[in-house]
Amino acid sequence: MNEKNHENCPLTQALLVIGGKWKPLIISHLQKSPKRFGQLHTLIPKLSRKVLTSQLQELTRDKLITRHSYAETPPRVEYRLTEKSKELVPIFQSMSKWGMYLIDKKIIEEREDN
Amino acid sequence: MNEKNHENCPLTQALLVIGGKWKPLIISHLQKSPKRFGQLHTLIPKLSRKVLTSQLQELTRDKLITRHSYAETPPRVEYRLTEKSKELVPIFQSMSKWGMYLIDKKIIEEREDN
DNA sequence: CGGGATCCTTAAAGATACTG
DNA sequence: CAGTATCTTTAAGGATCCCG
Repeated sequence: MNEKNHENCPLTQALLVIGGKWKPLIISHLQKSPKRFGQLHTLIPKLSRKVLTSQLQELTRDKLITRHSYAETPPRVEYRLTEKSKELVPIFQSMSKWGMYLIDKKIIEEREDN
Repeated sequence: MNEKNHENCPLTQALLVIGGKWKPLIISHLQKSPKRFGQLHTLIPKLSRKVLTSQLQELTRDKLITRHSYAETPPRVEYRLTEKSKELVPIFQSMSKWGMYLIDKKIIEEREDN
């Protein structure tokens, strides 16, 4: 890590972009194929439409996903990963694998996240 | 009980534990050697003492760090990683490496973090 | 030195209604 | 369908003082 200037710490920078509690989940859901807004909402029901919108906008702004809007009726909007965010997929897979231990050990159990 | 199957998603579980925006940073700083409360506060000055306290308590509760208190005057308290959280270190290193591209490309630039 | 206990200020998230 | 707009509520975080 960079102990001199935390503003230049790459991990801090990365966390600014993917540190949101939903973003890794969104990215991993997009890994296999593009998804529509409603699909993502179904996949992550605890994520409200409003928050999903903001997270997608931030990810788009930061070039981690691209937004593809099709002029159909009803409208269709797809989100897909960029090359750069695809590099994150194995990282989240490792995290996911690590997370299995939490389930086994029931570390979480009753916690109210929400 | 309830069958919210996303609760069984290992990535979701992992994010519950390390998804806080400071926790990966704290864990990375502890990777080489144990650190004292004050050291961590110096290393991450933007993290207030109160929030640092809460983050350390949560990490301790979730068995990602251990707290070692020495009966000295002035008191000394050290935090160190557990075996399980040491497995996270390479993951955060990958994230850190990935984060360098953000700095290069100046993706972040002006953003109201704080 | 390493916290805990309060109080207080905002930023984030929820609920609901509406639109191209 | 995929969002906006607006209002309300919650909770994260800061400031301050205290204590073993």
